Amino acid sequence: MIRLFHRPRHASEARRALSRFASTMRVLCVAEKPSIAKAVASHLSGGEVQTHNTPEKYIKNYVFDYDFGRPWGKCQVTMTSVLGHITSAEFPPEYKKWEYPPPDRLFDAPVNVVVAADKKKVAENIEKQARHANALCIWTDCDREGEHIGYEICEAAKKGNRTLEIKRAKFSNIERAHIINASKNLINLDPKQVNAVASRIELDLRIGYAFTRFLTTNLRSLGGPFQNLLLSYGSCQFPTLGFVVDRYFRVRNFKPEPFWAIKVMHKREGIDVHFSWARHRLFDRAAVIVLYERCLAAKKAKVTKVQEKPTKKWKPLPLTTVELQKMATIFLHMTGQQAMEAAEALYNKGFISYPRTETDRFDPGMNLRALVQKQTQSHAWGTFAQNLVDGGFQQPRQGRNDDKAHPPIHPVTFAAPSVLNEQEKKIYEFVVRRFLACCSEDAKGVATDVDIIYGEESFYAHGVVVLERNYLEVYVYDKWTGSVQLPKFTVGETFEPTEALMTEGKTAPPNYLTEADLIALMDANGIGTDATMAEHIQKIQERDYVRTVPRTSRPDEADDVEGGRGRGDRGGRGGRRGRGAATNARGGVMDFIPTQLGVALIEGFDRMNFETSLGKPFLRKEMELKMKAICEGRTTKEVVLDESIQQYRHVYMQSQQKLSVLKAVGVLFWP
DNA sequence: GCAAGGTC
Repeated sequence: MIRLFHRPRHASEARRALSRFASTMRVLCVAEKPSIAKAVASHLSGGEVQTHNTPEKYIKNYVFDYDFGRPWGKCQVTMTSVLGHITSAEFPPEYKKWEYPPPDRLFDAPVNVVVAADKKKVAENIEKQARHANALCIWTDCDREGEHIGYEICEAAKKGNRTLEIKRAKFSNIERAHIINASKNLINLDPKQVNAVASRIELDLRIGYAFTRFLTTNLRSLGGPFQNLLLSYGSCQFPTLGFVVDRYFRVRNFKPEPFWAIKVMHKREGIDVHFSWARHRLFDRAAVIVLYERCLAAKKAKVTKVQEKPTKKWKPLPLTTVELQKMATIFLHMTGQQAMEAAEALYNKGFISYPRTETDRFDPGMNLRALVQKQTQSHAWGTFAQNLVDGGFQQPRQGRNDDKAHPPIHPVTFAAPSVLNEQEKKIYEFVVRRFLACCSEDAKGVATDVDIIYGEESFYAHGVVVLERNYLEVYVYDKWTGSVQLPKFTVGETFEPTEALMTEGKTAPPNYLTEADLIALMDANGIGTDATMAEHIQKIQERDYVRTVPRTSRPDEADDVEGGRGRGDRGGRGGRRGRGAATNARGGVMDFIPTQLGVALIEGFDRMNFETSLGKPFLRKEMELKMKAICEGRTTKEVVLDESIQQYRHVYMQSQQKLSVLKAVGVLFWP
């Protein structure tokens, strides 16, 4: 057999091999993170690859030959990566002091973009490798931030070589065929997306620094507890605080209202059947008494409808970051931050896929069966996985979100429990059970509805019998409650109810926010990204704007919750009502409550600037819309920066004028 | 001492 390509064993051999391709293109490929560089290098090289260490311990350079097709043809390739952003935006040294110049000067101070201190080695590796290359191919994630990181890579590479031809690969997962296809269909970087991110970076810097200094220095003069506080403002941390404060006041200002209802019970075949009132409840006691007495006078109830029909409980959607964090805070005794740390550790050990994703649909081309197969060796869920392999496998449901950068979170290889710490074990187990649930069948049952007329009032009973648990067997976090079997009823029959009661209750306030609620609100309002939401929540605790306290039960209140939704709450995607923190068996639900300080800051801004209060989430949403407009070519970076800086400068000036209002509120809520 | 966004 003649081997056309083989790994050179000696340096001299390597040099001879190289000289044969003296006229070939040399292409430098750069990914956003080491794992992508490794995966892409492996696919493109077919395994014939030399691996070199770099001064940065996380980054390796992979050298191999590859044919990109037209126009580059066969190339010598070096594939490497960065570690996220390389550069950072900062103010010149003369703006470092807090006393002078005044904070509002930060709205028009120069902003320098420099290589971040901890990214020097990363940038140098790119620059050095670029010197030997004819072309640069960007392999960063295909999202907005990825586009900007791609631009940063270009700038670093140009320092080493001004004449590079620059291209970008467009890919949304790291399956071999998809990556090969991307390599043969290179496109250009999109300057619009780069500009959108550049605007975000500059505005967050200016606004964050200006208002942080404004708050800290001005309230310090109140003395007392404000003396040594750092009062930060950020476009994400403040709206997050705003949600907590808003819910706090909804709970505090809640006025309970009494209501009355009628409940009908009937015992048959040893089963107590509870018929609910079609009117649910009324807030008029006299009216309910009249209706109730008519029921009693009628003595007998008549069955008007009996319906049995097949029903399903749907298996969950493929796992996103937001959903992972919500589930971890509800079922795994973890904070969002802890969940992310464990998930990142699992990812870095190669056990699960990339944990920061908005995507809740698997690419149809992915070989999910092979991933299920890897779980058959588990003592806990191996049998379930084996059943899927043996024919039970079903393609997962497709959600509506696709970030075009990462697949849903899923297990990559089997991890024995002994190699994981406690937190990692819990997250790994959850990721696997969720994945197996996605690959199995919906739970199936039969639903029975019985309607009756009693007096002139309608009542109904609903029952479900679970026939096939299917995914519920492995996905222990879901329960199909209300699975009570109803006894036999026949349309037209009459019976005398065992019991008919008039009940009394009062509406209860909504609960304080749990971390899962808070994450859902941030998600729905576009506050932060999947990678940063947990950080913002941690930040407002560090700053002592909010605290968590164990939920105290409220046994005296009725079972009927009124409201329960915060400002701007439209329910996060994938969120389900009726599965809240309050109802699970975990024991200690933690509520988020603002401190006096947190309340004072939000109240202060609300009273100073009522048309554009910084505590409201819509300013962040506005920034999101403006970024989108830049991406779609409807506006430009320059216009957005100009408009936004003017707008925030106005809020700043107004805050300065009404400083006495802020201070008064500060004293009112003296921490 | 300050932001939010990547990633390790």
